[in-house]
Amino acid sequence: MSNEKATRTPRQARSIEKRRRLMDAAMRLFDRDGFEGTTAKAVAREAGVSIGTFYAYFSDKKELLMDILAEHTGEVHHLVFGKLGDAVRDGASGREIMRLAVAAGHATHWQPPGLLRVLLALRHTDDDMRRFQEAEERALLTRLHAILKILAPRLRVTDREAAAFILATAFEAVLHSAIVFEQDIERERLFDALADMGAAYLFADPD
Amino acid sequence: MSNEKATRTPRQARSIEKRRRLMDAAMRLFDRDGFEGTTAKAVAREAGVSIGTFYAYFSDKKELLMDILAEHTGEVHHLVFGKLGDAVRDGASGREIMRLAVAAGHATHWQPPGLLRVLLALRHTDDDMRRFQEAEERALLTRLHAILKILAPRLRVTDREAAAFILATAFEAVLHSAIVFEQDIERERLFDALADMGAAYLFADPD
DNA sequence: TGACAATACGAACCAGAACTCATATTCATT
DNA sequence: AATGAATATGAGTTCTGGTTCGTATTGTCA
Repeated sequence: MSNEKATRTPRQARSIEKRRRLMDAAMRLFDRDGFEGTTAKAVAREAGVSIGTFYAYFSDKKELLMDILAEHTGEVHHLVFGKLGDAVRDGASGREIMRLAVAAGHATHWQPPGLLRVLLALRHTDDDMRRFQEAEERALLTRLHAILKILAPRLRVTDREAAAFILATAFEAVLHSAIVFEQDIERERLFDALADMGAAYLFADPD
Repeated sequence: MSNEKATRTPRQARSIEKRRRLMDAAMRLFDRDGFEGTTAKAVAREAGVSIGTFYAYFSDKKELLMDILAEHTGEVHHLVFGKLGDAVRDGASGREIMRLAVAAGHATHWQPPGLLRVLLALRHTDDDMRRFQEAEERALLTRLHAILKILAPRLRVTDREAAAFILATAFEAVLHSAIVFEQDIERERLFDALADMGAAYLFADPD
């Protein structure tokens, strides 16, 4: 009765590299076949381990995905807002700031398009995933709002809170569809237009 | 051998009201439980018919959904662009035009949020659905582009094609998230800001 | 009303994926 | 080398939902 707790953690990194192998395999398959289209067995096979081992490390497919997600979260926002904050303090023009925002946003978004698609789909079908993404979104909005506050004297918008939301949503949507869907228009033109939109909307004098 | 084709159409409106019942039932359930969460059996039960009858009218769940979609498509764009075209010809201000666009876009978007969610999710997971929605999107862009062409002298943007895309994507994204996600900001404020964004971006002199 | 076709029914079947667990293997230790 | 614990295995079980098809019911027409 001394350590009855030992068995309460069935999944846990026994072997750190096996865990990695499973996560890498899952990323490849989720990217290629989607979430529903990927079975636990397939992930195990791709990783070169048995299905039993899969369940030793993850309680199910979704936990695996959430763990993958968690890995890539956080670093992203820090990077974007770090650069953005610097530019703002350096007195960059509105247009420069917006171009930076677009570039940063694009750079930090998921490269594997299929994986991004999985995330976008799951946010509408899975409650945990929705909560997770909403929390991320909220964090992003808070930081964006803070930046707008600093910029306040130079802005033409008055409702900064709404502006932050609109801008974040619009940027995200355009970046996503540039990654996920076939587009008639080349990325560069799209990104130029996006930056232009942000600048014209936010700033009294964009240049 | 005269009409060997007779049996090649297993599903077809034998009884028009039974078809309706099935579609209405499906809309309710898709809205409440999502697409994956709704079984063919449940739809049949909700409609008060047997599972066998279900398969007499629809070859599967997805065809049922596509039929529901097809019903609601088309009318929508006509409505929006009809009003918008009128306003443009009447020489309305940029801000007025944008407010109209927001209102029309909101009014014509799916009311049942769950159903909208189903559509948004499926566009990332189902190829047929993606193609369908892309075609719709393309049609919308063409019409929007035509309007921008008429407005050309009053615009500040130069790349009208990119502007149409950005605008459509941004409007859609904001409207969707207003419908589908819980929002900290009230709809009216959001819509005001959205119209303001469009006006400031597009027009040399919004008022 | 009898006979035939059209329509509706739902139990039974099938497929495929999640998850378990008794057995096998590996590894550290003495 | 022997022992025991940690780790890995994968055939087998369970569950769930899609789909079929033989039977029952209804409707029509002569």
